[in-house]
Amino acid sequence: MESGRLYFDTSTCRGNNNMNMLFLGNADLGFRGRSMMSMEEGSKRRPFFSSPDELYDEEYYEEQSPEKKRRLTSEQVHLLEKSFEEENKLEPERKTQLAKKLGLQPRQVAVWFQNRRARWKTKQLERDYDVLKSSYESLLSTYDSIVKENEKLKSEVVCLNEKFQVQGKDMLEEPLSEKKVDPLPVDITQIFGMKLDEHVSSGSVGSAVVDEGSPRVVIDSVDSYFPADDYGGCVAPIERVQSEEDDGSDDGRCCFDVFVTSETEQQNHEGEGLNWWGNMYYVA
DNA sequence: TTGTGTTTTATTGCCTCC
DNA sequence: GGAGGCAATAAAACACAA
Repeated sequence: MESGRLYFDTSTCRGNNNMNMLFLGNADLGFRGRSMMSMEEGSKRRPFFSSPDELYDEEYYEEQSPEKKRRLTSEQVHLLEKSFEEENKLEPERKTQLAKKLGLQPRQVAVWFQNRRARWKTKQLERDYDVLKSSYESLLSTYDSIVKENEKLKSEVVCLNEKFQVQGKDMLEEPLSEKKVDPLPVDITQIFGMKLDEHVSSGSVGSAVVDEGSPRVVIDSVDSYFPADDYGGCVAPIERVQSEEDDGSDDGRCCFDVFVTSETEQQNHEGEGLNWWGNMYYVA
């Protein structure tokens, strides 16, 4: 018995799926406009989905309304799924075997695999998206905590700077001949673009960025911030200076340089212009 | 029951490979 | 040029809330 699907000339019947699905011919993939038969012939052919038994039951075709699109049975789907798991591509021989086993047209099997691949691809994209999303969220969270830590350290520095300003003033009241004190080179708050009184309450001290003794803290967050000549060699230009606000190109890394000069250090290296200074980097 | 959203089956056109 | 894959799409079938 001949079985299959009738397809209309694709060039003339495009977009009319109902008409395309009305009849069955003997086409497989690659049918396009190549397996034509008359409507009279087609109207007597079997509908799309048939069980193996139905496949050879002529009466079936007369009782069924051929225009109905029907779903595959769960058994058919189960077998197709199993086959898809083994190999998601379908060689012609396998397709024929499967079709025979399931009582389907080889074209139906091919279409099922094609649609199944499309579904798999969609799911895979969703999975990939989820992975990327969680990775992004994790990075974002790390970045946020780094920014917060950075802000905290900055306010600590501001607080300390204020302390040292007061201390420096007291020292200036003593005869300069007895106590040699450099004035603060710069208002530290200008560096961060914030007002001092916004940060004096932070109260956290003991940052690792300062020396014990009586240090003077200078932080640079912009290029060539320090006029090195003005400070007796206490502060040297920093070659690579960077902060996360600099240019927005932090690429996940945040760093800034901290200069600490202490009287002790100055005395220890009198005339050498040596300073203790450290770099702080956070790598996400 | 019905409206609506989702899933499944199938078609079409385009592309690549041999 | 034929065969087959894929993306886009149509439409039937199904699920489900109101």
